[in-house]
Amino acid sequence: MDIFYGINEQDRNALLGCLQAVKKTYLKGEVIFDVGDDLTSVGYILEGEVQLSKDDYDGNKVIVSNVGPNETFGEAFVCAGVDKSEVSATALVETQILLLNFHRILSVCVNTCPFHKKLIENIIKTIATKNIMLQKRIELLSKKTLRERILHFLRTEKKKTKKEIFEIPYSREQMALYISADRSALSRELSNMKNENIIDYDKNTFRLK
Amino acid sequence: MDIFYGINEQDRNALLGCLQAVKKTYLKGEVIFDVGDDLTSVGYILEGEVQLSKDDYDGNKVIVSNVGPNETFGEAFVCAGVDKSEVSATALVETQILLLNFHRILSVCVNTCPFHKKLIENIIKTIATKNIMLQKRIELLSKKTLRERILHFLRTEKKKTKKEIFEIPYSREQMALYISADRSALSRELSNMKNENIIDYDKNTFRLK
DNA sequence: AAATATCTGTTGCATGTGCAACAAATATAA
DNA sequence: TTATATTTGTTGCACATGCAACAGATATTT
Repeated sequence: MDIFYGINEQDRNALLGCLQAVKKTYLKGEVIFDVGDDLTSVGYILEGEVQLSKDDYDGNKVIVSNVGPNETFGEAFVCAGVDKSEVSATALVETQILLLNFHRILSVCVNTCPFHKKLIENIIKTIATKNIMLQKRIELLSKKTLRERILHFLRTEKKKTKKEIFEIPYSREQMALYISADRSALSRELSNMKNENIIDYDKNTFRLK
Repeated sequence: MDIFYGINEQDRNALLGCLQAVKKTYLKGEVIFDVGDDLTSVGYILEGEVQLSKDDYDGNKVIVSNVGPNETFGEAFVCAGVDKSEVSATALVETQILLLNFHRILSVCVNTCPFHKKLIENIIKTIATKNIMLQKRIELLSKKTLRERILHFLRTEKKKTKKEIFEIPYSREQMALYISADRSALSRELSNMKNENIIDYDKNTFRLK
């Protein structure tokens, strides 16, 4: 969700001033901020893609999420009052972002004008929506068998498209990552399910029976 | 987190009026709202405990979370603009709640007075904090082996208490539920880890080595 | 078109873990 | 205390799935 949704050009420019927006460009692979960095600004992506990740205890990289144009990142930490980042943000391609001073919005300028109100509504909606998405992913990851995870995943994707035959916007590898399974195990189980006539698929087009 | 944190008695009463607060009491086991119910209000628990759950595709009950005094529930849906509940809320014990009309806060009375501002800050902080918690649980559930989940869980608990020897506020069954594992498998793996001298524990008191 | 890289499917193997059934330990009630 | 209920640990078994290694398919580059 776009935090500037429903705010016109003019109001938006006023807002950007108030938020002390700073435009920055990062090259592919460049680190925007790292774990432990001070975090007072929120990133708003104008162009490109950013990956949020962290290293776990054993040094393995854990991908938290990928974020694209018109989306924000880091807002959960800032809004929760966490001032050091617990993840790192890296540009996956050449990326333009705006750094926004969220504290200004949240604790200074609330009572000024209608588009401020709109912005706050949008921010709340953004975080709340993310909340629901996270909740759903937890539900999926709570399934104990790979097959259950796959079915849960496919049902959700089907619901999104509202079609009997639907496409999923993930490669096998991405899908495996999302449901936290081994890629080859995923391929195998999809095969099994096709043989057992539970699902049918070709490439990224699926059908549930 | 309490959405009324830092708001004094008097302001709070004014707010409750504005939020069209309605006090309700539910008996143990009583359903507060069900999946699919219209959702315009957010619950604020004065006393008791509420369980949020839903039934999955196969009819198994999935526990989303338990919520206690001074906490809210349903706010993510309302704030995200989802008007039908995707979970059901049940009183685990006799419970008193306030039903608050959140739409009033979010889209009507923003620009009035300082404690409104505070309330909104609190709401944002509440949702954002929940966000981070959910994110952490996903990280845990993304671990592929039970042992990794256990270690992740214990490290997190240790960090909370900041002690070498720490207690966890979960029964074995609750712990198993949280890390989405079989209870007996959890017991077994804890035993293994103790034998391998990776951890030590007695009841709910643990030590990592 | 040829060469190369990336993605996807297949298979053997080892083992981790859910499940069930029961025993032991602990907590609660009578 | 004794009786009962609840929680926790133990074990055998079956099997699901991670892992590794490879082959085939598809996409990209030269």
